[in-house]
Amino acid sequence: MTKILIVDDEPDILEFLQYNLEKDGFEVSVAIDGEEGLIKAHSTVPDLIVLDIMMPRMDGFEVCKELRKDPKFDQTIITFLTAKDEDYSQIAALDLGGDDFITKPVSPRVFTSRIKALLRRKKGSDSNEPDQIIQIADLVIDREKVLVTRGEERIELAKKEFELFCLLVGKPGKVFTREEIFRKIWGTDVIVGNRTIDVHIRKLREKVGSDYIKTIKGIGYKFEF
Amino acid sequence: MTKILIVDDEPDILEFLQYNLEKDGFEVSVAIDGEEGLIKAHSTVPDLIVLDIMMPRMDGFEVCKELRKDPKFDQTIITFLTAKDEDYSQIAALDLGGDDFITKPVSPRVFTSRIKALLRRKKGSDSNEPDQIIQIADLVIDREKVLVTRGEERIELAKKEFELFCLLVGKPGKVFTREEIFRKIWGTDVIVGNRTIDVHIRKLREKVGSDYIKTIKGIGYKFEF
DNA sequence: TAAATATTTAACACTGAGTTAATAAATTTT
DNA sequence: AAAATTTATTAACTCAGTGTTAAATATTTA
Repeated sequence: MTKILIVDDEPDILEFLQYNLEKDGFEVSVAIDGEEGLIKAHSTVPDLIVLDIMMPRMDGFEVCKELRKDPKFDQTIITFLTAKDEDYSQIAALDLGGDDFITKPVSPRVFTSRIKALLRRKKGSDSNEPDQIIQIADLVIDREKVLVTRGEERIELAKKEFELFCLLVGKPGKVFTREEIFRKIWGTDVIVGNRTIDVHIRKLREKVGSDYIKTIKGIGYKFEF
Repeated sequence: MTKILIVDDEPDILEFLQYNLEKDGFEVSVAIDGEEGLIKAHSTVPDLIVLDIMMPRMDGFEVCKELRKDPKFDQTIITFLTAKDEDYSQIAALDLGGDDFITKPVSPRVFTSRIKALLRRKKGSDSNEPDQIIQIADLVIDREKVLVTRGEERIELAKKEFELFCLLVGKPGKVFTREEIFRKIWGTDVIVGNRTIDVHIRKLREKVGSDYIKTIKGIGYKFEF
């Protein structure tokens, strides 16, 4: 049974979302503010948490930051709910460990379909799908064999290098912020210096060729071909 | 469900407008003066607020100014309602963060069609697309890829340029004052010289073409096509 | 255990995005 | 039409953000 926790200070929205998700067979719990949200999160350990950003006392960002400190929630998807349309504060939100951003107002259909998409994404990421081989540009990336091949040439990457490369290749074109990369490769509890990514990026470029990984200054890196 | 708040000190008008909007399926709340308007705005967070200008105690302009301080209402459309002979400059209203100006007396047909037009404009701007792609004119703006494309041509924008462009494109036609732009791109704590925006606008025009961004002298800039 | 390899740190070089400042041009006000 | 105000343009400057390298740790392998 997939458990979902919704945290929002507006009872109407809470009820609305709860109703729609339960209709689709999810086990839904709700909280009316950030603090209650944290408590319920710890007691139920949901698969997915919907967090309103604007809330009294403790806003969604803070709740997210707290949750991300606890490895118990490493596998928990967090999505923000907001009435705002800010471009780069979205990146700030993703930096904090959010997985998605849903803008209010949202129709029940769109809402539940996004929730399901997120859950699918997660399931896909930690199960043994046969889809372990990615072919992109002139590269073949085999996750199972932990091997990158270009034509006949085998490119041997170290573990961290490979993880980093897979992350970038996983969404070609998408810009990953440094924070995002740290979170997804190193996790939330490990802290490493801020030149570490550069060094790995450099080695990757050295090994796979310098044309694939592009720097977006002030934002992050992306894979492109 | 689209929520609309009407604030006007004349009960007749209130009832008249409420009746007509509810007939068209909107969720309407009303307030008899500015202060009540603010309170109801905070409790319901409407999608659109109709504000009469001439009101006792707190006029429409003041209400608008208050609302615009709160990011909660960034996505809320505000339209002013004014008698034909009141000579308030529309510019002042738009400067305060208003989106439109409706002159009394107005026929129900015209009124609801204006409201619907405003809501359409908004819906286009904050799409809930999972991939954050905006298509406008001959441009494609991909927030995730931090990339603007015109036809086959890729237009590479720097971070600030991209943010600024996204802001303007987010509400096509809306005039953003310099203050507004500073607030939303630089934030309230950073202080930069007052020619900085011009330079960024110039670079944007250089890169995306000079026809899209229009200067409204004495007010600000807008995206148009 | 030592050797080999992977990862991180630290120190410094470099680049260009972002800003400023100065001047020109456009527009509005007087 | 002159003065004042606002915006455009240009070029120079600065420093935050990256790149690079080598040396120090950590981890794996022999």
